[in-house]
Amino acid sequence: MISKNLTAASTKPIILGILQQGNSYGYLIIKKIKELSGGKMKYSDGMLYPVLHKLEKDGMIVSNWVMANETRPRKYYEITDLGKEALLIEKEQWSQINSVLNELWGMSPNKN
Amino acid sequence: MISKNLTAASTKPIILGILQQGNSYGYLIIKKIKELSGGKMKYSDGMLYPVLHKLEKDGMIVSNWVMANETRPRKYYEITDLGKEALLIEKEQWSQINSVLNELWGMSPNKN
DNA sequence: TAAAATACATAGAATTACAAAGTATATAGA
DNA sequence: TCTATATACTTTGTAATTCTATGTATTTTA
Repeated sequence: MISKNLTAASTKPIILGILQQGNSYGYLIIKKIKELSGGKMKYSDGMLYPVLHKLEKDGMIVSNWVMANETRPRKYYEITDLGKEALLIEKEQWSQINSVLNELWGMSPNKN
Repeated sequence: MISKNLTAASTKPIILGILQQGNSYGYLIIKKIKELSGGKMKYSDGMLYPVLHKLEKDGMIVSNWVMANETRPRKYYEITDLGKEALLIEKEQWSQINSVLNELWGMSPNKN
């Protein structure tokens, strides 16, 4: 299982990334993350929904209820332009951190 | 500046990575991180020292005071075998997260 | 008809991060 | 000589966040 800190750091880019590929709703996003990570990340609903609410409050995503005929109502989320910008910033930050870590890890140890 | 979450997630692997390259002390570690990240990450002392104390409590690192003749005493830290193991686990988790994010970001958007 | 899956929501306890304040010495500059 | 800055480590307290637990309700499967 992925550590708490890494999970927290990746929640926003993962959700925005999923919605960039197409609209989705909470329950499905949870399953998608589990599937994408091969079971290494599991969000409970109590963890994910508040994050979605916050992202909506911050204007990163917008929601609308969809009443499909055969099933229960679902709250579909869509990424906004602001959300797409935020995703780009996230990507850049991940790349920056990765270069720091790679620089550190790429060097041979104990040369002091 | 790197986001709070990403900073939190990378603190442990960065510190352990720095100590893997050779013993160091708090003040120098702070400067090293700033330098490594090109100024994108800045730890205050109030942020870093408690993390060092926790890593020591968890057995990842050990410390000893060094009284150099010309300067103030410094508390040098050294990575332990447990810390080296933890670093390997960290590396693996970062690689897992990166593959999830790359899978998500590598796909072309809005194909729904 | 019972259990499991689908679907969303939120209160509040528990944790955690980190700014701020404290101690102390050395050095550079005015 | 005096002051400001840099070096070096520590801890307290609170602000913010996290996520467990709990609640509601419908549908599907066994």
